Order: sequence, then structure tokens, then C-alpha cells
Amino acid sequence: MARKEMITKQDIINAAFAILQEEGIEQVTARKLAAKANCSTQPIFRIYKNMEELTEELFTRACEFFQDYYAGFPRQTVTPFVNLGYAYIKFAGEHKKLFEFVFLSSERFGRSMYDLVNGSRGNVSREIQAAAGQGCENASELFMKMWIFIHGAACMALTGDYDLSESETIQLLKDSYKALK
Amino acid sequence: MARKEMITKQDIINAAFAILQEEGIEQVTARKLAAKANCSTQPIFRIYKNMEELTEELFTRACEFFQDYYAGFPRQTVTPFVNLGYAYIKFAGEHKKLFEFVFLSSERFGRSMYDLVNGSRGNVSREIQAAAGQGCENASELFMKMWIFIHGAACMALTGDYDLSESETIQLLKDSYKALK
DNA sequence: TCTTTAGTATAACATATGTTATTATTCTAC
DNA sequence: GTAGAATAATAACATATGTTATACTAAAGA
Repeated sequence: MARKEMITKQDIINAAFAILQEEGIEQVTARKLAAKANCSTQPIFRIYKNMEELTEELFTRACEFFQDYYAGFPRQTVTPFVNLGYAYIKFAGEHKKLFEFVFLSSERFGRSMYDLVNGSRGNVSREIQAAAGQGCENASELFMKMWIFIHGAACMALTGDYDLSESETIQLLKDSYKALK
Repeated sequence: MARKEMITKQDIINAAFAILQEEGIEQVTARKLAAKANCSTQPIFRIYKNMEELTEELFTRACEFFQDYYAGFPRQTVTPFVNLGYAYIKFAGEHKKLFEFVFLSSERFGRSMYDLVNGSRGNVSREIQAAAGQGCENASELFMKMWIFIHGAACMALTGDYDLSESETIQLLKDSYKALK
């Protein structure tokens, strides 16, 4: 009855995600995306009402990407805070454009930073809460302090102002956790 | 011999700085700037070779603005780290577009983050070094830790993820400084 | 007063962007 | 095979941007 669909939603979002990773969200334009997906701009607007709708879906994808990154990240120590911090800082350095998009955009489509860290997979939340329970009367305050610290290091990694080695980072996180606890 | 100059360099840069503060660096466009300065786009390109040259000068202006902000900021405590942190976090919340431009842009025209904090006025550096000297064997490490912490809080203030009151912030900074020292 | 000339405004060029109208294509039901 | 319809490509519209060419204006020296 009708022509077969050649360009799928997956094609579009995969191409968009690739541009996002390489060049940042502001470079995910209709024409550039079409070129990446080897099609015209028409399929994009068949699938998405407009570019903003696609951006919102990209945001969800990027959040999930971080969740998966963290979930699959080898645990370095027995301290969840240190593990989270290390993975988070690494992520910021390795996936700058994603980090910027997810953790430094003002709007963030209504989701708070803690929502992002926890996510639907909830890995972070679970581990941290367990750890915070271990001999710490004020868990939420500790979490906040550690998060501020970790976020600061990650943001410096983003702009190239953080240059500690892996082992130095682990040590720094261990020391800071011990001190702030 | 020739017509009098009506639009000065100061007119242009003041208008540009106003747009920067209100809407961010990506909104400092030739036409918008011309409208703000009540002129055509011609005087802009008489004064600056191109928009990038103006952006670079804006960056210097923005750095100086922060220096002045910090210099004029009432000292809250006797601890320079706490004072710096408080002012820095405040600055991020009150001047989001400037903070973003100065402390979160990737290029930053060759200047490192520490250069920016110290600046030509050098207030920060002087105070911190004096404080670090007071009974702290590893001053540079303490500075780094505190800076990471302060930067993290400021970046959260930028995105609306930091919501402690003034007194809570002071207390947080005091506690953290004490702990990390 | 007139000419010169730097400063300014207007308008244009070239490119980039989101979005939509039009046309062409191809698949499926008949 | 043909008709209908969804899909896609092409091209267009509207807007925005940096930058430049052209024309106009006014101030100062002759």
C-alpha cells in the first residue's frame, strides 16, 4: 500500500548521537544530521516534530549512556564514593560533549542533577546509600560534599584544568572522602 | 579634515559586555551589538578586525570584572579560602553568563584557570598563599582540593543545583576547609 | 565656500539554520 | 499492471549570521 521506510528512527538518533559526541549539541543541525544519516532532511521531520523534540530524546540517550558507562566501569576501590568519583571524572574527560550536555546545561528538561546521577537504572543511588549507611550519622551531607568535590574535578577535567594521573586521582578521592566523612 | 568619531571603542565594548551578561557570549552578534550601541555594524568592524577579536577583548574584560567583583566583595570570615569560595559561588550564581564564559569555556584564549583566578590584580593568589603558609605543610595540595570543591559548588550554582543559604554555605566551606587541611 | 576624507548607514553577498511545499519514487493492495 | 499512498529528495521560504561594497554625511583645512 505504501513505500517501505528506509530511514528509521534509530538511524536518525544514532547519527545525531554521533554528532553530539563529536561536536556537541549545538552542531546537531538538520542538514548535518541528514548528511550523517545519508538522507535528506525530510525523514528527520517525519520522525520528529522539530529539532527540539529530537534534542530532548538525545538528552535521554545521553543520560542512559552515562548510566551504562558507570555501570560497566571497573570498580577501583571498596569505597563507592571513590568509585563514583573516579568514573565521573573519567567520563567528563573522555566524553566532554556528552558531559557538557548532560551535566552543565541550564534547562536539562526538568531533571535535577541528582535525578541524572541516579537515573532509571539507579546504580549510583543504591551504592551510595549503602555506603553512607556505614558509620556516618549525616549521610546526605556527606553525599552533598562528595558530590560537590567530584563535580568540581569533573568540570575541571572538561576544560583541561585537571591533570592528575589515575593513581593520584584515586588517592585524592580516598583522602578527601576520609577527611570529609 | 574628516568626520568626527561618533561611536567609540568603549561604546562598542560596553554594549557587547551588556549583551554578554544578559544573554551569553553566543548572543553577542554583530547586528545585536549594533542595535545595542545604536549604530550600524560598520563601526564594529572599523574598531575590530572581526568578531573574534572582540570576543577576545570581552574575555579580558570579563576576567577583570571577576577580579573586581572579588576585590570588592565583603570578607565574611578570617579564612581566605572560605572568603574566596563564598565570593566565587556567589559570582557563579549572580553572573551566570560571565561565569560560564570565563570559567567553563574550553579555549579560554590560552589562559589557565589559575591564571584567571590570580589575574593581573593578583588578589586571590596573594591571600591564599599567605593563608596556606599558616601551619600547612602541603599548601599547594590544599589549594587544589579547596579549589576543586569551590569550583564544584560554583558550577552547581550555575545550573541551579546548589541551593544552600549564605550561612549554610559559609558553614560548609569552613567545615570543608577544616577537614581537608 | 569648497574639497577632502574618515566615519557611518544602507544594502548586499555568502553562508547557515529550521521548516515546509512540491515533486519524484517505490511499495502494496487490487 | 495499475492506483493509491507513504516515503524520500529537491528546492524553496524565512530568518540569522559574519563580512564587505557602496553611498552618504559631516568636520576640518584650503
